[in-house]
Amino acid sequence: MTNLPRVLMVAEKPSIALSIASVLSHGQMSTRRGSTEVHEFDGMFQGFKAHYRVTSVIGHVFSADFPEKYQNWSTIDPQDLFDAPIQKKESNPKAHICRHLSNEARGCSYMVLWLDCDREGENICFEVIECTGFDMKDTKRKVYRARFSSVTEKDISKAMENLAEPNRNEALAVDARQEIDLKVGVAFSRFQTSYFQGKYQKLDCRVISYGPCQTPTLGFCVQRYMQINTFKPEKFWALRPQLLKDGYELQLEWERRRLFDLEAATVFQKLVVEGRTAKVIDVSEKQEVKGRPAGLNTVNLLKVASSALGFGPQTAMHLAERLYTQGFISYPRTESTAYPSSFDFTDTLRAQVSNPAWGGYVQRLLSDGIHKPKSGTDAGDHPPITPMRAATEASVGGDAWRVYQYVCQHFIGTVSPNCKYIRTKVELSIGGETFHCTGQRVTEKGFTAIMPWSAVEEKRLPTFLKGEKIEVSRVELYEGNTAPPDFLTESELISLMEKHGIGTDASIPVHINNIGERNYVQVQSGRKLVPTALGITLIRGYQCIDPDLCLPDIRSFIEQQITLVAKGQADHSHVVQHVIQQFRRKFSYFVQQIEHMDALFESQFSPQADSGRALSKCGKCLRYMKHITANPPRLFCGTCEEVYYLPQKGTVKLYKELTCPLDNFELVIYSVPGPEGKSFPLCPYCYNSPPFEGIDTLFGATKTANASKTGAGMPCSLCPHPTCQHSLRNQGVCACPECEGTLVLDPVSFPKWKLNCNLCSCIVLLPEGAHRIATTSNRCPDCDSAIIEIDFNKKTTPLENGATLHQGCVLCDELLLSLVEVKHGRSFVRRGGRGRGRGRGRGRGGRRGSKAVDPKMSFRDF
DNA sequence: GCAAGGTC
Repeated sequence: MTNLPRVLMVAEKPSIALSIASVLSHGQMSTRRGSTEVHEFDGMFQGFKAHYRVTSVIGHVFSADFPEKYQNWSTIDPQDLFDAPIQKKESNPKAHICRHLSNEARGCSYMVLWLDCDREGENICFEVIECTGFDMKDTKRKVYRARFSSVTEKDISKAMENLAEPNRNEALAVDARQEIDLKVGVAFSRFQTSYFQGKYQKLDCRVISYGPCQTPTLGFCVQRYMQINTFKPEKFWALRPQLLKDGYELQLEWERRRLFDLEAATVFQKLVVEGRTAKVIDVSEKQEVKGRPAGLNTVNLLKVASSALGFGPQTAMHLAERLYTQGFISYPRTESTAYPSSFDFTDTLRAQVSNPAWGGYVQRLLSDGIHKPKSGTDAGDHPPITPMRAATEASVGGDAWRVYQYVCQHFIGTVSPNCKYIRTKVELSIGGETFHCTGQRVTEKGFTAIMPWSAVEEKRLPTFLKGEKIEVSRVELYEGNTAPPDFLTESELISLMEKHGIGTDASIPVHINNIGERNYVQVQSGRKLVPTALGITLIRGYQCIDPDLCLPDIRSFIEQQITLVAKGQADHSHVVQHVIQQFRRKFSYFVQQIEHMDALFESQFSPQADSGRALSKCGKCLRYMKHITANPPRLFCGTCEEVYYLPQKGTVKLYKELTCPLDNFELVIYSVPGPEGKSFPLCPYCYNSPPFEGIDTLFGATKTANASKTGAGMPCSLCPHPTCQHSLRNQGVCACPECEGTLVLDPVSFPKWKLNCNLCSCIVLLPEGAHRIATTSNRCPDCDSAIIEIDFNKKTTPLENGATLHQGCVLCDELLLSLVEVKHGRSFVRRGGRGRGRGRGRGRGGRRGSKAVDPKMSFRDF
């Protein structure tokens, strides 16, 4: 037993502990097993001889969780989770890391923290301090932080000479993130799961989770799905003249690329056909460079693994980790694409000389001299992913071999020459229109020799001379259709996640895996992510209630808030309280509005979901919507994933394929059957979202569909649209004798023509059997009612001499007044000066001030 | 049964 002062050093993972100990002991250390290995040696520490113990944790020692009593789903209201206390629990209790650290710290006078130099590492520093019983304030048992940018001898020695203190604020920022993610994720997940699970037969899932990373990740997939589903192809035309020259058959590209107007395209086609010869206007040659890649980081490895090797991110990481633990490649979790200045390229390359596939190339590279890699970005974590030693397919196994091969080829590519090629562009004029063709000739393959998939395509052209004329052999007018994008590929998703800061290099594969495992998306051929009905319904539900919930901004918002803590610009508990308060409000608004999401679930997962019949066309995607008659009756657009409620009780039919001028939705006729029944047209979209501000209060309607599933909406008989022939403005006839409403012509009441009040049950019967009754744009000079025109039946016309056509005011015209009959009304007399709902006293008032408060608390308003 | 972040 040594009497030297003891120094405990702790790294984030066993491999780093080993590297540090090897460097500092110059390989002269003893190693013993424990929860993690402990390396011991004697050396100098701050000018004194000391005994070192170097060990590690395995990532986070603790993770945040709720206390036991909050784990019960049936007794805890998810809302209460926002106010619940948070406990730190050991992440991996079986590993006994905390006990291990406590044991190893015994008798140590100093501790040096070698955790990764990022926020998470800073947080783990304090976890280690807690386990070891060291105290930051204790001046005798001091705690130091080593700051290193790579695990190289140079950086490790430099860090030892510049020991600092761990950064409490950065650690607190991570604590804040943990608490926010836990409370928000668990509250929403439990609520959604409890609400929907078991409610619908066709909904088969263990849990319906929500998370500020996984949900926006799913959102990206569904966004693309919706783009595809609502895509409207457009026809286009392109002129494609062909030339024959020196044995080459060339198709020329049109300067106008394509036109969406056939007539215009035909005009140009005629010009070009008549032009007959192509005149060379310009020939240009340009030396182009395709640059070698920067160092390989995790995200780029994952993208290539998915798009070129066919491995999902989770699998790719497993394979890379195995190669790493076996010593074939460097640490595979890194954001950096810049090599450290001390990186030994020659040594790394030499290890590849023996490779049968690229050994020769590497040998030549070494003798010709390697190229300085692109500068790339240094995230301060680990060096780019590189090969460490030679491997063979037999030594690592098929799948890992393919990953290893890529890592090697990419690495060799980064120190290879750029690819150079000459691009030739020939511009030609035919009949006044400009066309071109391009050729490419590679002069130096450079890195593309080792990365053949990024090779520049060779395209040979015959020699053209400026001013030269060539006969056009053929002019094709190509007809094409614009096409929707394809489903999101995993590789594209990774790019989007990286761009929006969703997840980290280590967690991106986990989130993608999650949305697959939970059955929100399926991976199809080509590693395309196709959302399932459940995934689509969830995202559409958030979009209907509170779109923030599935947008990537939700993550940026949390990141931005905790960064304030990390920088010491805001207090940890203040920030947590503030953010939790926003989410508390978002949560209660979500709970309150859940029936909007429920409507989508019902349309998708209830037994009735299959029974709906196509009724009318959606104005957005122009596809038929399903009419679901089960209560509450509604239309469901499966393309837009949107529900439109209909009035209850009555029947609904398509209204002659007429459409609403405001939104292009096909109108339907709603009818209450029976002798006292009535009918009126409605636009499914306007009915649910009245287009005119204040319309819901203007006509005394109590609720709109926005407020309730079954609420009264705005049919055409309440619509003030000035020119639509179905609106109140144009179908309204006169004031209702019974109420504040207006009598509106029932357009489908032939042969028992009638006027219906748009608010109460008052009905006025018009002359039965008339061929046609319609409103006119004229108004009665006495009472401002609409003049109506009646085309009587020849046999029953009350007009003299067998005349059939008559115009008049139902209130003032003697003949008409004698022919009409009021049902459900006291009398039918003129009431002073009121017309058909036009220019009434109550103007277009505001919305009762309801706009001032946004219960969802949009992040944009912070 | 629930999040996201480390790491094996």
